[in-house]
Amino acid sequence: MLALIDASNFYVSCERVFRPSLNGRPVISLSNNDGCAIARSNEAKALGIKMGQPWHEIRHLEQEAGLIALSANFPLYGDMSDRMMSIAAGLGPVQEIYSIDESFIGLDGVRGDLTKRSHAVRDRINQWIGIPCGVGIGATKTLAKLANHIAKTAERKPGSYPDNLAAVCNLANLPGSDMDALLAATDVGEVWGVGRRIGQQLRDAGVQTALDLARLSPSMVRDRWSVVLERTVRELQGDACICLDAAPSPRKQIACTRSFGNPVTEVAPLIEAVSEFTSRAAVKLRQQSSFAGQILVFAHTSPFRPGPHFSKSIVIPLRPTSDTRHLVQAAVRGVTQIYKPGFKLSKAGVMLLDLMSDTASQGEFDFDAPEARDRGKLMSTVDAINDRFGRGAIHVGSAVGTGPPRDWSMRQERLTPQYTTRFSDIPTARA
DNA sequence: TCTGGGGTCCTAGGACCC
DNA sequence: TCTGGGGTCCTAGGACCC
Repeated sequence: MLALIDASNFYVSCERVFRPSLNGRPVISLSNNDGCAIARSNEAKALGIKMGQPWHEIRHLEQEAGLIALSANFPLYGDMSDRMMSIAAGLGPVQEIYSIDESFIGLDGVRGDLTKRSHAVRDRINQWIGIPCGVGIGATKTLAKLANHIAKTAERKPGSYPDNLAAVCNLANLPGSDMDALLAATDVGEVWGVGRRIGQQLRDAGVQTALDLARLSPSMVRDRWSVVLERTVRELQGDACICLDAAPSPRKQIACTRSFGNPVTEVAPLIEAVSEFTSRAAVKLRQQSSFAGQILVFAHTSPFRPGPHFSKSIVIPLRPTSDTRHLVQAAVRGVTQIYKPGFKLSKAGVMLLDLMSDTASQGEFDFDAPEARDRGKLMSTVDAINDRFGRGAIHVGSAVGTGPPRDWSMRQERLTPQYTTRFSDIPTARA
């Protein structure tokens, strides 16, 4: 048995903790560059704002409907997530943190009434952190996900599901006929693992609801669709195919990519940007104690704009390393090779590939072993200094251009303070 | 004028080998 | 004039997730 604890409208809920005046109003969180909506309050959803909808399409709602849009404040969200996760962990013996706002909890061995217990944990997160959550319980991850969807929808839209399932929905408690009714009331597209494409294909085949999907034969689904969808069907039938993973393995690739605040046309600012992206990716690489065997660099023009399009990428093989200087060198070489003048580049990025453990990666006899050890020390010292004094306190030279100030930096015109992670931003309480 | 970022897994097809 | 069968590995692209 598994629970899924998932925050409601997480980013918006984080903002509301520190600005209660946002409660009851339509609020959205905007992606990097203030490009599109990535979180919506219930009131914003009621206005018809879609996930991922471009800001310029909904901007008029500021005036017309009192919509409030905020730039994504990831340091705040990350910190609030940590706090929420540590309380959620109290629901059961095993926790898998699945994303910034949701975790699966293994419930094997937990005694007593799981529904009551879930309510208690949910109330505690609400009281201690101020973030509203929903809890779904089921025999498999897919069922727990579905239960969570029901819990949150029942709360947001009274009448859509039985009222007593609002906030916490425990499918394990239900007789089969009730379970069927819930699945029948759920669109097939809401099932975890069914996206836009597969959802449409299923509907075309007459599979409209989660119940329809659950009643398909797994082998038929594998033949006609894929093993991936077959697993989903089995999971809906209560057959656990996706196990709980309490200790996630290290990443297989690490990326840092950004859309530019203003288009880039020259090679100098492009080198500057790519150097910075590489430095950031390298920090993540060292955090998981890995080396990269390849680095990919890309740049492209906006796919949404008319005019001449450019899109190129290049993979540079590396002697496995996590040294920022080597990675940046390779990235700069790559981007210089693919750059062509005459285009308004909208985005660039790097990806570290072919990752391996930094302890078991000697591909050749290493005559420079002592030098390599010093390199490791240098990098960990740089990381420690940047950790203490702020990102960029020490950086590679090519990440600071000699030209005009970086106008490729992303726009964040509506950024809220880092209430919980920066001393100067801590709110003051007044009597 | 304006459209995010970071991941995972699966599959088909080509290259290559014996 | 005749031209197999089976396996592995890699890559690009598609689909999904949050």
